Amino acid sequence: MARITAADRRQQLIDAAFRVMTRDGVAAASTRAIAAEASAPLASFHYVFSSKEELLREVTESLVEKMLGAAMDGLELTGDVSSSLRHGLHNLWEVTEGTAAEQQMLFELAQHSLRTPGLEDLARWQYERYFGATAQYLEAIADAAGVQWAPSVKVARRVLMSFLDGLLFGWLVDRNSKEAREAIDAFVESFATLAVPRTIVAPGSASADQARRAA
Amino acid sequence: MARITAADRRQQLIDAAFRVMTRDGVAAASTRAIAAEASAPLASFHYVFSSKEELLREVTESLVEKMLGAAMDGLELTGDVSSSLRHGLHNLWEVTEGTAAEQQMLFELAQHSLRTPGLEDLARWQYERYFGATAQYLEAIADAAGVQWAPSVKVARRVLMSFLDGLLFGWLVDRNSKEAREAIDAFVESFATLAVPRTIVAPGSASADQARRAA
DNA sequence: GTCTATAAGGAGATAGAC
DNA sequence: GTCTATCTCCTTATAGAC
Repeated sequence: MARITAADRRQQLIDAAFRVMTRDGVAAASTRAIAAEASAPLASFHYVFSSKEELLREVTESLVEKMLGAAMDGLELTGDVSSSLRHGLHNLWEVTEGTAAEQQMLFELAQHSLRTPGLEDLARWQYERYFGATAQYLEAIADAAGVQWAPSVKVARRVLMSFLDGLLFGWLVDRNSKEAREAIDAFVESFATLAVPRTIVAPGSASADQARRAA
Repeated sequence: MARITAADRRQQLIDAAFRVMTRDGVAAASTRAIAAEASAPLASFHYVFSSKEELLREVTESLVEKMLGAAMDGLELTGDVSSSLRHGLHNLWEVTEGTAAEQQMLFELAQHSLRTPGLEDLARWQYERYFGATAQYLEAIADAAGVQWAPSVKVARRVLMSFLDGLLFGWLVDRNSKEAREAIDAFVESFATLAVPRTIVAPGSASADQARRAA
């Protein structure tokens, strides 16, 4: 009889968990439901995972990295801040609407992590990855256009990330795609005013320190 | 023996549900946990509520209205769009950080409603209330300053609501209050550029229609 | 009219048969 | 090395004793 290896079983269960969570939600993804989805006996779950928490960590980490990869893909740069942002965010929004189930799952995973003792760091890691990727994107735009972000990249990325995350959550509720797209255009127009000409600062000065911290 | 009336029992259970959900999360608020918190026998739950869904609707509706009332309270208007927004949003943020548990509970309620068959309309109602209140606020600012929102109040309120909702979710994860406040300042500065001079339009013209729709 | 006791089923985790 | 069968505890809901 062709037995399955532990590594293969592990991957089967991760894939099954992913399907159950996108289809029925994170709360519905019991070890039983996951094992059934994978056509695996229930005991095989605890044979390859020490606990459900271990599976949640793997699923979260791989989905976050996958979505960040997909999101960063369509972000082309032109010399102009406004048009870079506009094209980049509309591209991102296409990906987002096309992966609605995964997006909802990511929200649920973050919320679940926040409430589960021992899992709080996972939600924090997830959002640090988001914030890091957003900062990277804004830096790239600023470099291409020869500008800098006011008052700092740190603050600008929080403004952008907050808008996008909130836009997504609101859209998951009301699915108003038209208004979401119009909101992106209006946001880009106003947000671009935070891109200001680069100031040349003397090394070691207070504003040089500030510029370094901001980067 | 002084027996309790059904109406009193109902209110006791609602209050208890509120305490359990703010303390332990919506997912932890089982009928047992709620009844225990209210020091009531478990069966009294289904004596006054036909189902758990009925309780969730009551809890959600009363909390949304309560938070909207608290949020709208500190929103003073000056003649200037930027300073009105800045003071208003910082005031709102004070309330928000001071009611973190309730805010997290509202996210959880919305997410739970979205995933629960028969409860989807509750999440939609919740966000319609948010969007309605935000539009009202933006209208009041525009009236006080004698300006209008571009491209429309509908779109501007979605930009503002998205930013605030996303800022809140991000803060619930990383609790970075300093960055959140700085993000509000940066956002206000850029968002205020969507307030433009009012155009006087001939009644019945295409742009008059547009202005009416926008209102 | 109120609540004890129980039904009916789902959860995570594991002992021990094979 | 794999999985059947079970343990313990949890859930919503209700029958029926008082």
